[in-house]
Amino acid sequence: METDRNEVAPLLERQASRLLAQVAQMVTRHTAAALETLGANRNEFAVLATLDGFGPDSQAGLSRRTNIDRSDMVAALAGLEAAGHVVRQVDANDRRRNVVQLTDAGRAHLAQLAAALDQAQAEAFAPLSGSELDQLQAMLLRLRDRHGGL
Amino acid sequence: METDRNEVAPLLERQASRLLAQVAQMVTRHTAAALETLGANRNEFAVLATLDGFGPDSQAGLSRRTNIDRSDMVAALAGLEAAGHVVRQVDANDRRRNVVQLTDAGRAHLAQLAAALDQAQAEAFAPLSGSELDQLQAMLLRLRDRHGGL
DNA sequence: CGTATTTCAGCTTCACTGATATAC
DNA sequence: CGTATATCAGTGGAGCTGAAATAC
Repeated sequence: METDRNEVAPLLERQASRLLAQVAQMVTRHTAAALETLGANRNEFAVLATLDGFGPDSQAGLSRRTNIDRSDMVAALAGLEAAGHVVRQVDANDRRRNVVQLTDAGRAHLAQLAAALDQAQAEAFAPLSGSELDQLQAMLLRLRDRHGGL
Repeated sequence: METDRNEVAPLLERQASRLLAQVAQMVTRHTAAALETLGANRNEFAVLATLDGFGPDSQAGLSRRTNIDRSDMVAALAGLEAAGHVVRQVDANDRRRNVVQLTDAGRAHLAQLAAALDQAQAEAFAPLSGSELDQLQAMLLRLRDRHGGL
């Protein structure tokens, strides 16, 4: 082993996009691991949180709100339903739709996941002070919203 | 279509990790597209920039410096060599190693890529002022370095 | 008819693992 | 012998596409 220092080439060091991707990967991994110990993944958490926040919805509606692809939503809901965390039933008013609903078990599960995520996130962002984290979040929100259409 | 608003469930809204991942994906996509118009990808740029910054190196050395997996390095270098941007030759002092070296064409290519990336990045981070971008970068660096071992 | 919903099958890219041959 | 290097084959997740069946 000869080269293992942390120096980065000048041209690379200037790439905020690369840095952003690296940090996002680290943080994502950390939070995904926390969810995985509870048998869940990020999509499932997003679905549960959205059902909790907005009430029952169709799969297509959930896809739009969570930005999860309709195709991946099928898989996420299959897992959640098998675990008894949600129930799906055909909408009587529009029989194309499945109305997805949180169960009590799902709500309890969500509480566990949220607690685990809060902790994992506190760890991941530990190097930042509270106000710095607020600043970071505000900047990220502006990047997401203003530049929403890529 | 019934649900298409941008509201996000409270539990999701608090997940800075999710926001970070979303923004990283957007920015990565934007910069990757810029590179792709020039026939390159992020790994290839990282390799060229590292060779430019540190001079010739073995594939394993490049892997360590760029954090690109040894396996993906093979593919990146194969592309770069086929394009004439780098040359590989067995190290006479240690015949396990390939010494990878930038060519003049590779250096010219790198200049083009860097210019394209700078522009793409300016667009991606346009909503932020210069000092805000500096703040963001500083925070990301701290997250990467202090929390380097996940 | 066109459109929306759900589902399935498959693709691409990315990060990574495992095994191999070779050389130190 | 153990370790490092380069290479290849393959895995697994994530994001996405296309087409089908069904219902509006």
